[in-house]
Amino acid sequence: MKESLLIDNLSIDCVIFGFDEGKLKALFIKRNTEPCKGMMSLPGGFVYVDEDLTHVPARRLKDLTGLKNVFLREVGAFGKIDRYPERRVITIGYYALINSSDYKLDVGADAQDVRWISVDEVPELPFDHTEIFDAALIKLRKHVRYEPIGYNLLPEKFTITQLQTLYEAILNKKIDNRNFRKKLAKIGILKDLKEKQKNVSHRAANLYSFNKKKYETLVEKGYTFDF
Amino acid sequence: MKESLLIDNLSIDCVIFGFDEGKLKALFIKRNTEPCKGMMSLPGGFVYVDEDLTHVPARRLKDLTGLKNVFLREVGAFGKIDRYPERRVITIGYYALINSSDYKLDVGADAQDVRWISVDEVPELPFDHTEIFDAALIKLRKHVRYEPIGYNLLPEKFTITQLQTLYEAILNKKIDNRNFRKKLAKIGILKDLKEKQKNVSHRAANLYSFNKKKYETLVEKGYTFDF
DNA sequence: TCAAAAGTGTTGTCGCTACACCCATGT
DNA sequence: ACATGGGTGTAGCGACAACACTTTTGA
Repeated sequence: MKESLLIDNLSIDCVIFGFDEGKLKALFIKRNTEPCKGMMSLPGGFVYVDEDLTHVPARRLKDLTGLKNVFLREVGAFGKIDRYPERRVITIGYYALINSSDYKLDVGADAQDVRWISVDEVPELPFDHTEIFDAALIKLRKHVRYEPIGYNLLPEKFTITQLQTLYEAILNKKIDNRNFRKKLAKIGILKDLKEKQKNVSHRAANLYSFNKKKYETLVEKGYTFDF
Repeated sequence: MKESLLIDNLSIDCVIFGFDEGKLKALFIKRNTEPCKGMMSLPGGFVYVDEDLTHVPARRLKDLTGLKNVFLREVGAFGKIDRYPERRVITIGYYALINSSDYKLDVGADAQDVRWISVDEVPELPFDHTEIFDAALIKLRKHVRYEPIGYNLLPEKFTITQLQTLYEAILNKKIDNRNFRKKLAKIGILKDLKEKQKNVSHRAANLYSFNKKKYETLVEKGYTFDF
């Protein structure tokens, strides 16, 4: 990115979801500048004049986690007059889904400044970040019903149980295991890798990967994925 | 609105849908300033520094049609670098649903500058307005499946046939009349006004109004309205 | 009495829900 | 052999799709 001007009244904020220890979590960073220095907040950033808007969250994700080609969705625009204390700033909210095993937090210098927090333990946030976060979570819950995007939160190879636990965490309810498997089998978006887990102290589960082609066909047809 | 500064790099654009002559239409205005003077375009506007973002489309709607409390939904942010030719402007797209019998176009001086155009006859548009328009139509089609928002396009009192024609126009397909009525009866979002049409040269249809309470309950439950 | 739109029921199919037990593996 | 999670089938019910004729009204 070459040196260029930031547009100072337009920012983005990003809710980065991850799935770890059977829980849906989001990534927060501790603000190291005023205003609200010291509070945990959503990672955000400003737009360069010569940068596409959609590039901004992608760039921030890369800076923060090193990840590229992250799944990103727009949450919406947030533009109340006083949402930012110092001047008028309108922000576009996004959410990202990342596989948190691709991004284990550094235990180095900055470790205490970046944290995964379970979505039901999110602390008070600065500005309107609580509103943005809530909107993101609502959108995510809505979107997983209509598109099987959840796999973005899992490693390349995963088990059906992992996928189910994920859906249970997102939707915050128990799902019947047999029905879950049946439905997956019917829609056929999983590729059986004919591989098993290793080194687990119980029956080894089959591993699957995600079939994007099939997924796209289904989304076009307006399929719904209710569990 | 008192005199105050416009934020010159942030605008809104609005796709205003109406339903007339059995067709889904959108409102376009002829640009009377450069750039792209003379082309039909989406009505848009800039944000005042002391004005909430969501107020902008509402204000524009009011200016343009005289209507207040219009149903508005955000379509998304559009922020390609060169989307606007003269300087960097990021725009937030909205769509509005209005009852076009509340707003019959003036046949006065400005008449040729504002036009309802059927959604499948939309001409070439300036900037990225085609992209915004397409996104709005896609969102509308998606939204009517999950929320019975269509009634916003109809007068206060309407017949089931009108509602059906509307859905057919939005979804662009024929719907079975008996199944449509059955489904409506089951979900119970219509209030039977025990009134009939007048002065029609055929059997007078029953009039209904919309039951918002019920609607809200249903939306919370995540009901889907497939036809 | 004709034209034009309103309104009404039934049947078959498909998909969802609910529900309990055996299997494979490591310790 | 036991503990742990993996993986499987069926029956009943409710929702949806397909389908054609009678009713009301004004002209």
